[in-house]
Amino acid sequence: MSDIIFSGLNPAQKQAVEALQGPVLVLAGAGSGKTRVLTHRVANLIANGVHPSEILAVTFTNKAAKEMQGRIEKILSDPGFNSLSNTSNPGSTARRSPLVAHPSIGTFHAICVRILRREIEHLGNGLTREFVIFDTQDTLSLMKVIMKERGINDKEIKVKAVLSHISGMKSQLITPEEHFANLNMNHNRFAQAVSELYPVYERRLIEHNALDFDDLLKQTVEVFDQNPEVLEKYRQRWRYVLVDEYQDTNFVQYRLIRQLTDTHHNLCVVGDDHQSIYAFRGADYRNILNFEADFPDATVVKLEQNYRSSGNILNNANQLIGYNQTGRKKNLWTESDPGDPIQIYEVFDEREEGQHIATQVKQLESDGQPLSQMAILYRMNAQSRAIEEALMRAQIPYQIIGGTRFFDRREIKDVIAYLRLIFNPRDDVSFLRVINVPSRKLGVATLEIVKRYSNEYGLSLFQILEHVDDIAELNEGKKFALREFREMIYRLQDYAKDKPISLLLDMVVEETNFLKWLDDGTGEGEARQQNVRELSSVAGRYDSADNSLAAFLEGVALISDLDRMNDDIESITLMTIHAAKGLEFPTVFLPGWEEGMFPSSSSQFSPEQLEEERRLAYVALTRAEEKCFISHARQRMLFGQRDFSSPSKFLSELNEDCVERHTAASKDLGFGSRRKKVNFDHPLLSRQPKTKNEAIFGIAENETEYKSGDRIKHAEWGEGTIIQVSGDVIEAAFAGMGLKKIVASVAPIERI
DNA sequence: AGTCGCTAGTTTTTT
DNA sequence: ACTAGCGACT
Repeated sequence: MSDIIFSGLNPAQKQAVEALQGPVLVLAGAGSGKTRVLTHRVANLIANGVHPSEILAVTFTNKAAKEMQGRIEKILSDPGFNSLSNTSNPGSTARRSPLVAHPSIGTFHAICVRILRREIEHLGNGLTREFVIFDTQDTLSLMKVIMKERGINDKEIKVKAVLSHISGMKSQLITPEEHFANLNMNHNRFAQAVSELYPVYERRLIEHNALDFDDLLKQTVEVFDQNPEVLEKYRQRWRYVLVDEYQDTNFVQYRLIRQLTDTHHNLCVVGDDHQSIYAFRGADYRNILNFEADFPDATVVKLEQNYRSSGNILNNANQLIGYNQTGRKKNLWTESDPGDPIQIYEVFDEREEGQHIATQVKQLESDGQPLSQMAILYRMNAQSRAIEEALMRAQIPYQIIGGTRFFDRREIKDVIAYLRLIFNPRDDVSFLRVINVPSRKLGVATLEIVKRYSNEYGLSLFQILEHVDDIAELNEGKKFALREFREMIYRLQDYAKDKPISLLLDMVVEETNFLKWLDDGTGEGEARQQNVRELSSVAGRYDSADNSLAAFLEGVALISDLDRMNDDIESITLMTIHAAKGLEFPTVFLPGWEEGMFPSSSSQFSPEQLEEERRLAYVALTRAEEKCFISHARQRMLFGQRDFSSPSKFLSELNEDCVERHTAASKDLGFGSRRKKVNFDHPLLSRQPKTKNEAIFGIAENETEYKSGDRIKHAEWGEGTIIQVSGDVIEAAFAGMGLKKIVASVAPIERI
């Protein structure tokens, strides 16, 4: 009768889905059907009479939350499931579709926001339910201001370092007082500064009615600690709790889960200590290793059958992770065929590596594999450049995840800052961001005066504008500009009361003349305008929400780049291995397996960090379903330095029977063999070699064989004539397109 | 107020 | 090598 819930599950998965009561630990190896277990378990809970609203499922990313939501809805809306839940739950009527009542599914942060919007005023510290969320940039500018006020030199004491230290403490629930008490005689200037800044920073956040990301979790735990009756309410509401990627939890997240489940113990955590790759941001995989100690009566289920990768790929991954001392031994196995061995290529340098990948991609594509089934996963974003150039040259469409995020772009943050100020006039950080954007001729001098009054009267900067006429130091021009700004914000606030967010956003853009301000005649300005328009369409998705302004701001604060990944476009995906966790691709390319690169040089002296790198390599390998190409270069340009590199130690930890090694390096490192012809007649090239390697190997960057008068063909613009060449930059005239500047080494051009 | 040039900092990143 | 961010200059 319970076909829909149990069909297609293996015995271990079935056990995890069936054990509904009490603590359950699911150790889920890579590709072992973890999400399947989670979703079917939720369905089984509901089938057994648990009301959807009594279930809480917590994830780390929006993407994971969304996926789980979608899959649960799919099961629950299945006709087979509905008849099932009606028979086993006689109280429900046929009309009560499970879609009406949702389980609570969300990221730690999103769940905490939801709790805090109702409960934060219990803290009685001045924070109201209209609080705003400060992202990394906001906290950065707040901390800069604080340090400046206190005369702490941000050259000597790095703002970012201070914040990351504070963040670490907050996620360990260490208060400023505790940190201060821990300062010992050996304290250095940095620790000293942190102990001075931490309490001020905390106070300032409250004054701004703002919470940073750590606060979302920390303040929730605090509300629960201080108000047992509030905690009790949530314990009774969420009688069943599930946590995904449990190995990635940090201390405050662990505390929160314990708080929520300590009376009923109906907690199911799913994770894989071998895939713990976020120690650097506070994740502690010991949380998953300690689960049985925390809950001695826990049911432990190991999911060891892998449904994702071919035998050879899995063998390599298993053998590699076996080199780690810590972690539970697991034995991932598969019924799949061995498939292709992992292909390991030695190449000359990063340029040739890119070329090599591009060639393989082309080959696979012509063999009929869509680009969307391939991914290139690297250790760090800086590696993408050489690969991008090669892909561009080969005219292979690609999509990059990571780098500068859409919502971190300046123009996007500016527009959002307006919305935040409209929503919360106490938000000084947003005020300062927009007060002179677009320019209102309000400079530092004017703002200093406003700030002084703000400090003196304990009012926010915007509130001071209400009394702008009483400020004697301001001349009529400045008063006028400030009044205009104030009235505009008032108008927009009025507008926000009954208009959906997308209209409000359009109004902001119009009132501020924002698009005009962005138009600087360059392509970059155009791109910025386009970004603002895209934001408007993103906003449209929140229009139907209850309080669409609040919903939008919250969504924007908690959104990430991964959420914008587009599966529809036929293109190959480039991203870091970290970003690829949880994803899978039929074909995976893994460039840069060299000592110092992967494993990263920072793990050189730390066995713990080396193990984390190895787990990362494990994650990388287990993303691949059928084909896996690893490459390592003999020399690589990194941080402006060309260095020799040796193959990653991870390459020697693979299973020799399941790999094939190739040397693709077209050139040897021998002197002379790589000497390239450089045209020293050209005024720009007739100069001394700049780098040692250039001198030794004759490697000249920006080397181009194009000269003015040459005819070229551009993939997009058609045929054209080169007008001018400066280094790698070519200026060419294209029929009907006019003059275009292109970068020879990168652009999709060929000589005709 | 906006542009120009110098400097520092570049693992990984969610929220 | 590259870039973002800041201080100095025009």
